[in-house]
Amino acid sequence: MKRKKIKKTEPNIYLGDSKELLTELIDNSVDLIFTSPPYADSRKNTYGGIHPDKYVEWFLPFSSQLLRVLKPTGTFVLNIKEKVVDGERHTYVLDLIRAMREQGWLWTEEFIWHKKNSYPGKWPNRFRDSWERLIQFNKSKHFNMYQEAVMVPVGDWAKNRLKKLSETDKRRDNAKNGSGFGKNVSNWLERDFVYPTNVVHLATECNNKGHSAAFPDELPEWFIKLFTKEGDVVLDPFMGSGTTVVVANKMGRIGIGIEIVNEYYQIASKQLNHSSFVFEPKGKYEKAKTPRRKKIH
Amino acid sequence: MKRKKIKKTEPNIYLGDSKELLTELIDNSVDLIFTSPPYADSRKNTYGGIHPDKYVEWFLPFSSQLLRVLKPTGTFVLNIKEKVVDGERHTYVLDLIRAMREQGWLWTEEFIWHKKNSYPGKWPNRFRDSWERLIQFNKSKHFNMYQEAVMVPVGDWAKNRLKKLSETDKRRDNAKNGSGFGKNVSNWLERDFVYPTNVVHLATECNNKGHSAAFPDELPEWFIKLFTKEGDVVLDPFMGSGTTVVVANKMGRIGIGIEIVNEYYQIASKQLNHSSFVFEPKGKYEKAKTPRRKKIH
DNA sequence: GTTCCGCATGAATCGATAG
DNA sequence: ACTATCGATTCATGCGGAA
Repeated sequence: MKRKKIKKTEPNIYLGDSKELLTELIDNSVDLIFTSPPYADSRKNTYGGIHPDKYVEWFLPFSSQLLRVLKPTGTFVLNIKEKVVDGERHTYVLDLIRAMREQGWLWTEEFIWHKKNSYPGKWPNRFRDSWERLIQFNKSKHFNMYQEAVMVPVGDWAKNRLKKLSETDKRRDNAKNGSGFGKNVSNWLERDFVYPTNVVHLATECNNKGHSAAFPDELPEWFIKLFTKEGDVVLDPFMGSGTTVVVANKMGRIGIGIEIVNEYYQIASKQLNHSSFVFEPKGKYEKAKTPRRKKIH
Repeated sequence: MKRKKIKKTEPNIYLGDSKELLTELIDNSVDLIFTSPPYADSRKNTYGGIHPDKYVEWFLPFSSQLLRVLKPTGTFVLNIKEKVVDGERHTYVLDLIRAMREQGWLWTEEFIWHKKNSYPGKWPNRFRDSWERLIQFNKSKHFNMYQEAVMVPVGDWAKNRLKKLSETDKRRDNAKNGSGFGKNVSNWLERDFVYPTNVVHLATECNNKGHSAAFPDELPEWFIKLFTKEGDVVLDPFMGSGTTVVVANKMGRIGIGIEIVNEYYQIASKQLNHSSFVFEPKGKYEKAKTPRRKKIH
């Protein structure tokens, strides 16, 4: 019986080469592309590894298709970081930006993912690399951006505002609405939130075992909030273990994923079938599911 | 009498065009170049502003000289950020990296300066820009790097370790060694410091120093610690109000600065003459100066 | 002497208006 | 059409004055 339900909500993920499978997607149909393609010369045993000097040439056929399927109001966020080759940062990411602009993309912005806990390590002439590029491309200057969805508390929120409340204030107001936040806090929610910056400060923790380069849920979540609304289509042409698609579905978006390595595809499939229960519509299940749904928002 | 002493320690700053003045510096004489050139099309009323499309062409004559004067073991740290032009990030910084590599530079690393307080503003399609590039170039793969000089306390040092000490613990141990730190703290100094990452998280300078684009002292300080030792030569060919040179001198390095705008040169000159007292060697002055020296370290 | 509040001030960017 | 100028927007910081 559960099986039946799973099938009904079966996610849109595909096993195969994005270069070919993307051609089957119709023009101007995707609201957000969020992906982290295989890095140059890495993950050799799985993807084979693309030589840094050939990286741009390798990537352009994909980005050509992505340009076609993206809506004019849509956004492409590319998570990538150049590798150190022979003691130098290789320039393939810079070259890729140039080549994609020639292909017709607009290089709108470059966000920084500042990794809170990067992998420890020490080299004689180099520190730990604790940031990655999140390069934003668009088809046109007028793209959708829902800035209010990612607002954050003001900088001194914890330091000053919270301190001013007496303990009794906090307890009394908590008791009133049972939300865990006092009414004063509710006021802050209305007033004292500000827009974030182009630096996203998140931990690297990822619960996806089996895939070597998974990012934390919060990373796609932030960009999905920012660039899509419910019901929109989110595409990850290098799905890996499926983080982007899972998160998109959890957020009420339509996640589409493509992965060429069967092992990763299976992991993604398993994750998605598990998580799809949470979004089963129309309350056909027992009430016990409600808190799980809540967890999403 | 004081005047005499000032003259003795008069700093190496020059008023004029770096393109010309740099030719007078001898080959392979500089250990660190740390500079923040005028950004494209900015500071119109002072520098005249360089058009983004002409920026690379404008900069290469400078970097050519810098390549000559830098020691083979030296490092060039370039603080720069591309401007938004017509809704898109302009590519002149990426182009500059490419051009400088063709000139013979190695693009070793890119540090991120994550600005705590970025310029405010709100736009329909863009967040506040709160990071800048600190691009590291070298002449050879074997450059000097003193990593131990910039080690930082482990992340939870202030929050947890220090808090765990009872007040009596602190007082008792302070009394024992009179160092101002308890013995437990001494242990932490030995053990619980780690190497930093390639993200530097600092606030921008807020107080008006008369120069519109001053970075905080901590920024050059960090790189001077990392790439030079005492007595080394630090060059800033776009000195501005002199932050880099002042900090270098304070740290016992030999700071050299060049500035083309007289107004900024005068500010730098004033700052340097004031701060040079602090480093007067050999204790020729009354003891009262000691606390000022202390302030530096 | 402290702590706290109010205020001015930026390496900016967009969109409208004016020449 | 294309460039130049201007107003509106926004928030972390450090200063000075007040309690």
